Formats: sequence, C-alpha cells, structure tokens
Amino acid sequence: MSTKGTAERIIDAALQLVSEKGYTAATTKAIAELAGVNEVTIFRHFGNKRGILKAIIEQFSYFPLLQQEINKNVTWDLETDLLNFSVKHFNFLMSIKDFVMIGFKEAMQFPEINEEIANIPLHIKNELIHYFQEMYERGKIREIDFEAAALSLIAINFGHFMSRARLGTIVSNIPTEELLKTSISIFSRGLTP
Amino acid sequence: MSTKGTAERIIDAALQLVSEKGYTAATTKAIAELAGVNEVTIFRHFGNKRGILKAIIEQFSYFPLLQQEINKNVTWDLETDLLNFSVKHFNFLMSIKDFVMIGFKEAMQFPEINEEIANIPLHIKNELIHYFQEMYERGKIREIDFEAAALSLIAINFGHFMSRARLGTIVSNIPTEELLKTSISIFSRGLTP
DNA sequence: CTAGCATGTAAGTAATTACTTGCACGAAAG
DNA sequence: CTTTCGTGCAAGTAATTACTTACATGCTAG
Repeated sequence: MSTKGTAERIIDAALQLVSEKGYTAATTKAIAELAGVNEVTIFRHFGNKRGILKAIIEQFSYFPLLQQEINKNVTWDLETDLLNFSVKHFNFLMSIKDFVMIGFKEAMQFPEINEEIANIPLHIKNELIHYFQEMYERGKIREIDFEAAALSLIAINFGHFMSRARLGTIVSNIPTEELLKTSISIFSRGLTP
Repeated sequence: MSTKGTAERIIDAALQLVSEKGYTAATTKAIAELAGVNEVTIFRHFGNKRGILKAIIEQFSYFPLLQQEINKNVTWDLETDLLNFSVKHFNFLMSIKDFVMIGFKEAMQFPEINEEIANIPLHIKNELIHYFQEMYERGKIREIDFEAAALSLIAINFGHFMSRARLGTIVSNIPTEELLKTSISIFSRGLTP
C-alpha cells in the first residue's frame, strides 16, 4: 500500500459512490469503507471532503481528450469517418461515465465540473466543424450550417450514451454498434449533396 | 392558503431544490422555507421526506404524456412532421426539466422515477416506429431499421435538450429553433429514399 | 357562536456527519 | 539502530438532520 495507491483507491471509491448517490449522500465513512482505508486517512490526504472531488476534477482535467484520436484514420469517406467518430465518441463517454454523471449531479455545488464537462462537446464541435468544412470544399457534403450539424451529431451520440448508461436496455435492446451504424447511415446520407 | 395550495407549494419547492441539489442535500428545512410553510407542515402532509418525492412521482405519472400531441397535425410530409415532433418533444422535455433531472440524480434511491422516465422515450419510440412504417408504405422513406431510426431521432432531441438544459449557451448560442431545424433537415433527408 | 381543521410555534430527541486529536504500530530510509 | 512516515484505532465534538410532541392561533362551516 504505497501513498499513491491509497489516494488512488480513495479517489476511485469516491468517484463510484458520488456518481451513484451524489456528493452529499456519499459519506466519508462509506468512501473510506469502499476504499478499504480508515476514515481519518481521507482527511489526512485531502484535508476535507471537498478535497476529494477537487482531486477528481484535477485528475480528469489531465485526461487525454478524445480530440487527437478523432483526427486519426480520416478516410474522407463521409459515412466511414462519421461512424468511426461516433464509435470513438460513444466509447469515450462510456469510459468517463462516472465523471459525466457527477457532472450532471453536482453542477450546483461544483461549478468547475460543469466547465470541464462542457469542454468536451466544445472541443469535439470545433473538430467536427473543421472536418465538415474540408468535406464541403471537397464537394462531399451539401451546404449547411456546419455548427448545427456538428452539434446534432454530438447530440445523437450523447443521447445514445445517456440512454444506455442510465436506462440500459429498457428502451431498446438493439446492440450499440447497430444503433450507431443506423444513426450514422441516416446522418451521413442527410449531409450528402 | 387552502390545503391543496400548501401541499402544492411544498411539492414545487421540493421539485426545485431536489433537482438542483439532489435529494439528500435538499433538507426538509430548506424545502419548508422555500415553500413558505413551517417544517412540521411537511410531515403532517407527507409523513416523511420520502413522501414528498413519492407525491412528486405520482403527480408526474398523471402528466399528459406527449403521445397524443404527436399524432395530431400529421401532414405526411416527412420534414414538416419531424420538425413539428422535434419542437414538441424538446418543449415537452423542457417543461418537465426538473423531473428529468431528479430522475437522473436519484435513480439509485428512487428506482420508480427511473421507470417513469424510461417510459417517455419508450412511448415516443413506438409512436415514431408506427409513423415510419406508415411513411415507408407510402414510399416516402427508404428501407431502414425503424426502431434504430426512432431511437436516433429521440437521441438527437434529448441531446439538444440536455445540452441546453445543463450547459446553456456555453457549447453554442445558436437559437434552439434553428438548431432543431438543421437537425431535422439532415435527419429527414437521411431517411428519404 | 362554536366546533373542527389546517397551520404556526417552541422545544426536544436520536442519529448521523464532517472532522479532530492522541496514540500505537510497522516498514522503509538514513 | 533510530527516525520518519503513512496508516490504523479509539474516542470525541459540534453541527445538522429527519422527525416528534404539545400547545396556541385563526379561518371556515354548520
């Protein structure tokens, strides 16, 4: 049990409990139990309860944003690229699911999280706009509000993510891959001249 | 101040506070203050704190589901109908924003809410599938997985709703109407044969 | 007028919560 | 070997929370 290991386990436990129950309902006692450490250890590491969330936010701000990944493997075939992006976007959101959930739950008490969360669609939007512009110049998509188009694509993926992350297969049990495939099939055809 | 008025004010206050801070952080004291009633009055009306949320859920379950509204004003012109639906769907979600937020925050502590929330896309999905099938028979949309298409349309609207409801204009300040219009322009073209 | 009913006020209780302090222990480093 | 450091353990504290009880007040219906 190194120092780093202890702090990490506390952060992981807090990430899980806060995303499940919310900040106030996730007690330091419960976090300590889940992390397998004594409650005092939490305060020795993070000072107070807010300190844990602060550490979580900091840890996340260093998280490699999807951004670089998107630019890779561009084929300049609309449907191929958009499906590739869609799958990556969805998986990315799933990988930071707990953090996203905390962001939506504790936006009031921790405004910093909201900013961090808002950065994701913001960056992706700009990447997509850039891609759409290039595709337009290549004559591969029709004239349209690129920003609105980018936001719509992000909205589709986010909507699918939320549906699956929170409601599971209650709404539908179509495999995610097929869902995204159909989504992109419609969307890319809708952009084609 | 009739009895009904008092209970309603308590429910409204709880709806607001719980959607903002979460169930645990929304104390009965704060709810009473916001409602302008004494704290004891809450317990006399609802027995205990859970009773308030139970009342909220019950109240919502009688909420007229978007469903009937969708079927009205069908023109069998794809883009017209989808835009009409999209606007109604978006406004509907906005009108129950607080409840949706509670649903996403307190799914753990109140599983009933999640079911109630899940019912919305479920019903809408079926309505849309039905519409798509009819449109297909009329030769107005191409052959495609209707369920996946319906889910995608719901996902777009939900994504836009979440973006606006939680992040405001941070991500984009395109007017909502224009955003939905472009969304539907792309989507309906993507469905056209 | 009066009886009842909804609400306010005051006071209190048991449980929980974030957080502190003091001490003991074991491992690693000098 | 000894010091330091991270951690566990025990006990405690002040504040808050959900909830209760007893009594006073005012409005309304009969």
